[in-house]
Amino acid sequence: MSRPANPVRAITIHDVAAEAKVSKSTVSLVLQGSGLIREETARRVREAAQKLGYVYNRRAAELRNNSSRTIGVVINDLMNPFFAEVLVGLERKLVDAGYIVFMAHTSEDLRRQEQVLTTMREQNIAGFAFCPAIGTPVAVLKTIRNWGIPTVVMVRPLGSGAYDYAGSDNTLGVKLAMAHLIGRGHRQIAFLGGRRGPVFEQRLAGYRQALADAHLAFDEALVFPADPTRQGAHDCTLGMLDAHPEVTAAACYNDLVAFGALSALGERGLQAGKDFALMGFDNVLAAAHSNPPLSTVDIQPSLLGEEAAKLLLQRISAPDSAAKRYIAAPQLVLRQSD
Amino acid sequence: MSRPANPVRAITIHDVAAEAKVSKSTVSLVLQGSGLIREETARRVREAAQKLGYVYNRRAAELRNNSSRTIGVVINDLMNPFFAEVLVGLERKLVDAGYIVFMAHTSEDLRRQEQVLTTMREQNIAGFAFCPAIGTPVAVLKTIRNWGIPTVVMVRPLGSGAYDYAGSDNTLGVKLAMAHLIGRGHRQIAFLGGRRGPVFEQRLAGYRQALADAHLAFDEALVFPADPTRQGAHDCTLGMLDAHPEVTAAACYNDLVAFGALSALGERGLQAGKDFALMGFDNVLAAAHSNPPLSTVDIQPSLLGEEAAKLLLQRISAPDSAAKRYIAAPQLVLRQSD
DNA sequence: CTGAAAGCGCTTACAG
DNA sequence: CTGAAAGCGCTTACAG
Repeated sequence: MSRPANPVRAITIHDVAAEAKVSKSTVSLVLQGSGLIREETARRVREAAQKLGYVYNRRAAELRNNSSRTIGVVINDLMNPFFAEVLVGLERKLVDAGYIVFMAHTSEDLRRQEQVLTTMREQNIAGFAFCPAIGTPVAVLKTIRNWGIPTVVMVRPLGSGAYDYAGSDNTLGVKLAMAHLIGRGHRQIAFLGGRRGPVFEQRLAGYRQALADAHLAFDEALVFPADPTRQGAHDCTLGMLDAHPEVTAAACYNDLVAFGALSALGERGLQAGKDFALMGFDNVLAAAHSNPPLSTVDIQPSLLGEEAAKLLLQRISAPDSAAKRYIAAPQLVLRQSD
Repeated sequence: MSRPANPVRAITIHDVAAEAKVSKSTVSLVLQGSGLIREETARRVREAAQKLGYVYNRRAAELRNNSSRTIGVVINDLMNPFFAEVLVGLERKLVDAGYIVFMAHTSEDLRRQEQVLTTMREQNIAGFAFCPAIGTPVAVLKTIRNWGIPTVVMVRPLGSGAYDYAGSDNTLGVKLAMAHLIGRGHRQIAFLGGRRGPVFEQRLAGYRQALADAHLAFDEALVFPADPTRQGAHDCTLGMLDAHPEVTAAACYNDLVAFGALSALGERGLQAGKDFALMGFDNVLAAAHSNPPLSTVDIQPSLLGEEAAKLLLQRISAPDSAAKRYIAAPQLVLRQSD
């Protein structure tokens, strides 16, 4: 009745075949639901499989078929809820499509990233969903493509070539946030947090454009790069408050930065939305329930993940089609921090 | 020079062997770094592999060896940063040990959980790191064990049998938090948020014990179960504030709940740490930079993930050893919300 | 030091 | 409708 706790060798179709007194081929066929097998035989096979506790060995089948239903996803910063949400959307879509995901976390470590990319490749994955670590050389994209593995790049662009990409309109997003702040009468507005890189540059461009549109001068001293973590943003906000008391508002690199700023403000007895205006970016779940709730730029993180999955799935089924991109259209969501 | 973008059929050791004018066996040996092969031959083989763009097919090797270096991890609520942190610690340890992880997210959906468990099993994983969805029948643990797959259960206990488990001392943790609150003079203390289940009961027990220790009466009306999300906690806190103005403090089911409560408090113009005392549970990264920073019970989430990995790794290398558990010792960390 | 052969668990033409 | 055979990409005794 009960299976042995740790079978020395797995039950295979061979065993099932013997039990059901048919050939391996027949077993394989009924397992695949082929209509070729007479129902009575099929039943016998299924019963035998059941009885023996047979487990289908998909890896063996995939080897034989030269196929693969696994996707490698590499993420660099799961501690940022934005990426966690992207991952959730991505994973859901992928398993709904019958795939299973290898997940690796790089912590922005290029060495580790290279290692996991290689390992996944050796595992014969059907595709990559790749969110490159900061500082990833553009060349790795070419390398991956030479491997012949369908790939969608997420969030952070990687060079200017044609490749499937799911991201957001960063420039427009920050521009929207800035226009709102300017419209509210703010004139001394900081750009807070974030590490230099393609996304940073895009968002900073939005900051500059909004300033220019309003005929306001751009002041380099008002951009404060920092580790895109709560701690980094917290410290950096404190520094800004001290050095630039004239600043009354900030567009943040992302929500995480805004959360750090929120805590720094609180520490100084300042209330966001009253004493200082703050705009985030991403619209992470937590933004709706920070204290106060964060006004931000919504790019629908988990939808972004789903769209990335779609792009990848399309690429897999049509390897030679033209590169596509999904660019989330940013949407202002005004809560109480602005 | 450059590889074809999408090779019809992968290069195999057979091709490498032909190129290097040796046998497949020799190629296999040098790939494994066997000292059996003369250095000059080995070099020739490596060059041939390099030249042809050969990729080792680990799945084929593992099939042949009847081995596996992949671990299945199933997580149910990545939107809760606690689980994201556990996952990060777990994954890191596992890849450091030479494994690669299949990750599946269930969103507390039992059907999906069953599905991913089965899929992973068919992928021939070496072990499971399993955080059961709420409502998981105890029987699935037995099922998994009958499959003969080493498994560590994380965070949520699953029945009373002997199994490897990584979790925290929930009762003691809440007891600590409550003792602190009581020590500060609070007498009407709520237990806020969380869905009924084993973890909930353990934490609630801590709440009751602390009350009893201080000769305070337990009042069922002061426990407020709710969805363990910011939104759920937010709404529930509002309701509590209205219905029980006499309450001056709350021990929260976890940090996420505390964050929701923080935002509800803010909405009512109340300041945590001054007008109301709040204690969280978990000590998620975000707790250090909420507004105000959250006082909480530290159970070191990412360490918990690492310890779960260790337990699993030990189980894999010693399948018949006695069941072990890692129970994180809770530590009070006092910031400003209490 | 290297090669020929068998086999991991499966699938897929091809016969019959 | 079912079986025998070859083969997916690898490894591992076993010869020599």
